[in-house]
Amino acid sequence: MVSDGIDRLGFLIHDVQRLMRKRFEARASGLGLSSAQWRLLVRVAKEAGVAQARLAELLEIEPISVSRLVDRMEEGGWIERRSDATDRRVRMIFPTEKANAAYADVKSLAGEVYEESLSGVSPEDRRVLIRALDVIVRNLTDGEASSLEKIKSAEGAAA
Amino acid sequence: MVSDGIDRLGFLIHDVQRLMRKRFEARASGLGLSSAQWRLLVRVAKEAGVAQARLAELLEIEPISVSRLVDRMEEGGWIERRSDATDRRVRMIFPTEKANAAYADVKSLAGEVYEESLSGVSPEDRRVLIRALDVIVRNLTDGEASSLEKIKSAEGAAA
DNA sequence: TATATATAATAAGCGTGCTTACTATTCAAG
DNA sequence: CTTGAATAGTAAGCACGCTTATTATATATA
Repeated sequence: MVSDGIDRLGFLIHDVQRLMRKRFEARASGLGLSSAQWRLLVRVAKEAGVAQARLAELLEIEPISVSRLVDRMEEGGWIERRSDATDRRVRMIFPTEKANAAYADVKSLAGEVYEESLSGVSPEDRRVLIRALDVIVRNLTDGEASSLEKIKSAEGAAA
Repeated sequence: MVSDGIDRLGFLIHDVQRLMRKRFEARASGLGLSSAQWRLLVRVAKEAGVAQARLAELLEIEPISVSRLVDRMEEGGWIERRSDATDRRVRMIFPTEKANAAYADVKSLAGEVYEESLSGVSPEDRRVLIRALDVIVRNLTDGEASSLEKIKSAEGAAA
């Protein structure tokens, strides 16, 4: 077990996440978009008018985190809050023109970062990597515990 | 390319890191050790008396981040700062008895989280996963740029 | 209708990372 | 010895996640 380097899994994942975020933000810094803001923007671009509570579900972060992220993105001119006429508790989130204009650029920029990251990794190994990461997300997502036994609840996961 | 799910790599890594940290911290919450503190403690346990600047190098975070992490860990009774007699700028970091006592426990706890994460992933796929993550770290670590071409500088990386 | 519960968003405050700027100390050069 | 550069650590303030608590609004029930 240990000789596989599994005992370094947490450290490795942590490092990869940090390095990829850093690289992405270095590239996107000219735009003023952080990676967290980019993740939110992807959702808003796909579903204009989405409520903050729904964004919290989609991004799997807490509503308060969405609230403050949206604050900064509104200041940055990336998104716009509008009230829902039928439920005044709700704030609907819309991308601005600026966001729509930047979308394709940032998407290809993200693709570049992925390609740089995976330089030297074969297509087969890439597939294994993605599949393994998907499994880990499923293993850790559902009902908290999960133990070491069967984890059958692999329903909606493929984005 | 896109059909491989490579375009989801950043989101996947982000999710995995977040979920693993969350799971670890839920388990270790009784001890009062966060995952960042755990990472630092591993280094200090291996090299008692290490300077903060060296820890910043090892953990690949900024010295100021080490400073405040050490603040909280000192408050928590995990480590101890001592002055270096030969260089009064340096603070040497030592694990406390409490830290030494908890070390083995938290290590096996981390192992449990890794096993839960990898449930359903074959030994071969685990090896591929670890190897791919190692490559990504190397690709993103050295001299910033790296472009899409050759990345030959794969020197010291295996911990 | 009146009250109780649930939901959407936010406020306050903390942990962990960052950048920029500062102090204290060491070391190299003159 | 004195000046100046380099190094170790910290301070202040920001981004993005969290928990806990609060406000406003909707909805269900007595």
